[in-house]
Amino acid sequence: MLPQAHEILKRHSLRVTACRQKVIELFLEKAFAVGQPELERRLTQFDRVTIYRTLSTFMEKGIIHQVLDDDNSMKYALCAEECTAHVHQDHHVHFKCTSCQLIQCLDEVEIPKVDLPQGFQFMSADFLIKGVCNSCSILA
Amino acid sequence: MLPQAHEILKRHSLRVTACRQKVIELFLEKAFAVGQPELERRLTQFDRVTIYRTLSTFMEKGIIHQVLDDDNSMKYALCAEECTAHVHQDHHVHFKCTSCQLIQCLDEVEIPKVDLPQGFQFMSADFLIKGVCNSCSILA
DNA sequence: CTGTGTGCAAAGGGTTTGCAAGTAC
DNA sequence: GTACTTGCAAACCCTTTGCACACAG
Repeated sequence: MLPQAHEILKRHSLRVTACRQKVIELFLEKAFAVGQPELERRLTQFDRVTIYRTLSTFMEKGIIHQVLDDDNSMKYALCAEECTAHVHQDHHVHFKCTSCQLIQCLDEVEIPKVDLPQGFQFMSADFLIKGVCNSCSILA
Repeated sequence: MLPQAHEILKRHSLRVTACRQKVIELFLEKAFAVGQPELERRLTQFDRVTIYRTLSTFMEKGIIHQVLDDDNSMKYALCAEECTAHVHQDHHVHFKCTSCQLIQCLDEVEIPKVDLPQGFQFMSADFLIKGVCNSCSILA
């Protein structure tokens, strides 16, 4: 068990349970966005519903953020430290590789500002770029 | 029946059927992205499966394009004229209003270019901006 | 007439809810 | 001990597939 998982739960005033620790550990290991189905496949010792509720709790607490996928499935990734409950600061671009299908956060690429038409108020944005990732373009 | 629906089907070498015409008409009337569930509610005379297949056909032909929604549902909107099969040119931003929940295409707002890290190749992008739309900000 | 489109039935997958038993603190 | 978590069962919704019938051209 990584000590980090325990610490993250404590920091967000959450009870330390086996499922929550394992889910966080899996997010820490994987650099890519993960959906519930994959978590369920990897963490067979926990009930499907428990994983859904764990993700839901983590969203509320600002431990993870949503990653839009264009295949109509919801994925999640760990938030940067400064995310707090209900105020997600994931102002970065997400990249989906059309070769390996993996989605990763490009933390260093900020979502650019755009000029909206008169009367539109900006609140937040999801930016999903599709293409070939660095690993796959080397292999090609 | 709007003459435009018939024309659009002909232009894409598709047979003119009642369902296809009605679906296109509904897209023409609505300025917002629509999903299968709403189409099914509005077009009760057609089978659910037929609507799914109609959307699928229209996607292939480039009549409509996908609009990502952050509630994990897939929506669609009419393509601009220059869309052709498999080469969607919807290089515009989508806007989801957090008040009325409607998603619209901001055709005049182009998706900005971003600098990707070394080794990443850009192909396409989905940009969903959330905020308050012009109609709702007037009412507020 | 012929190939395409539709309706129906059924199945598959993701997600949510209610409730009772279990557990962190 | 108490409030929070979990597991199980079931339900719900969206989407896809197979097959026979209907229809556009």
